[in-house]
Amino acid sequence: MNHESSIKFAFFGSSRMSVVVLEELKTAGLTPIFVVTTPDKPQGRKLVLTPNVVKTWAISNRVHVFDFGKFDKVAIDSLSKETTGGSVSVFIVASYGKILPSSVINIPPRKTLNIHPSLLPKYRGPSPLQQAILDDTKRTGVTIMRIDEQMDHGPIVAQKEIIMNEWPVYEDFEEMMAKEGAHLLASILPEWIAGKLPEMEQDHSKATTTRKFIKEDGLIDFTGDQYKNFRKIQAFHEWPQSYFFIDHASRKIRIKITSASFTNGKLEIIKVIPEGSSEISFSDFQKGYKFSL
RNA sequence: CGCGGGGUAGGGUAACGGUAACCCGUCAGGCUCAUAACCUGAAAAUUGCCGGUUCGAUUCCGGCCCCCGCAA
Repeated sequence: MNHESSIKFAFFGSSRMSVVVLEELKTAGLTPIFVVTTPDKPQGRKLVLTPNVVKTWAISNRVHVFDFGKFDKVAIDSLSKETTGGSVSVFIVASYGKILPSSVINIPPRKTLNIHPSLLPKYRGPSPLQQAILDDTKRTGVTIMRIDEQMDHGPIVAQKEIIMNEWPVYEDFEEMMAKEGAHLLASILPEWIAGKLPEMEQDHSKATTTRKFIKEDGLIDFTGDQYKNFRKIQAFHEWPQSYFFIDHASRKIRIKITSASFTNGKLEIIKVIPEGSSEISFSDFQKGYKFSL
């Protein structure tokens, strides 16, 4: 590995998307000096304390990792200590999951950059990818912006437009956008660190904001628009997932839709998981549960 | 010990203290110009594994393995 000695950064992230970005940066020859992520949390049916994917990545790549629960004085001091003296010139944030206080984002000399999977100022907030699918916004993209105190509000450093032809499931969309974001970041990072890249204020009057989704958002109404339902299934494929209820054996059970297609103006459900059962094809489901649309 | 559901013929479901039913599929025959349609018939399940209760368990109880929903 012949690192560009001028590109020294630390990475903040906590999700699978963060890992995709880390991997892409690594492929581009960019490995962070250290990584900051969120603490281990109980996961799964047994609520086993599990390190998040970013921490796992950092460990297997032998990169020092911090997992601060909050940015108190101790945390800030640690970050400052690791950053001073030119050892780190910029922080990179990709899907960290929490708002970073100004006391953190201003630590490095070249401040903090964020990868956001939308064409800011459109789709600020926590769910830009899902909302783009739900809205059928096929002209989308990734943005590199400098973080300020407000959510997805800082000046734009770079942007790349991406046109979608059809909607993949959320996870695939996320991976694709994460890679695009990482590529864009890698291409501009040297210039940014050198201070040669201008930033541009967002047009705040055109901003739109997305919200976090809740379980209930995933309920499918088959009497509604089929293409809309399809987009819902794709957008919520990972979470909260789309589902409907049926009465079966004098019991109300939840049926989750795990796979669907939309061709010739028609929604076709391919696979489902009935509550208490494992994944089966929709045709098998219809036969066994005597269900029809 | 977070809460809960489930493992029954090739696939999906049902039933119930007395050895299992339905749908699809498979095979054979029939009807049709023909068919993925329709009719008739057949093959196919030691009801996840181990132990217990019982005259008798798929059905009740305990343990184990595996799957899934909720919650986080």
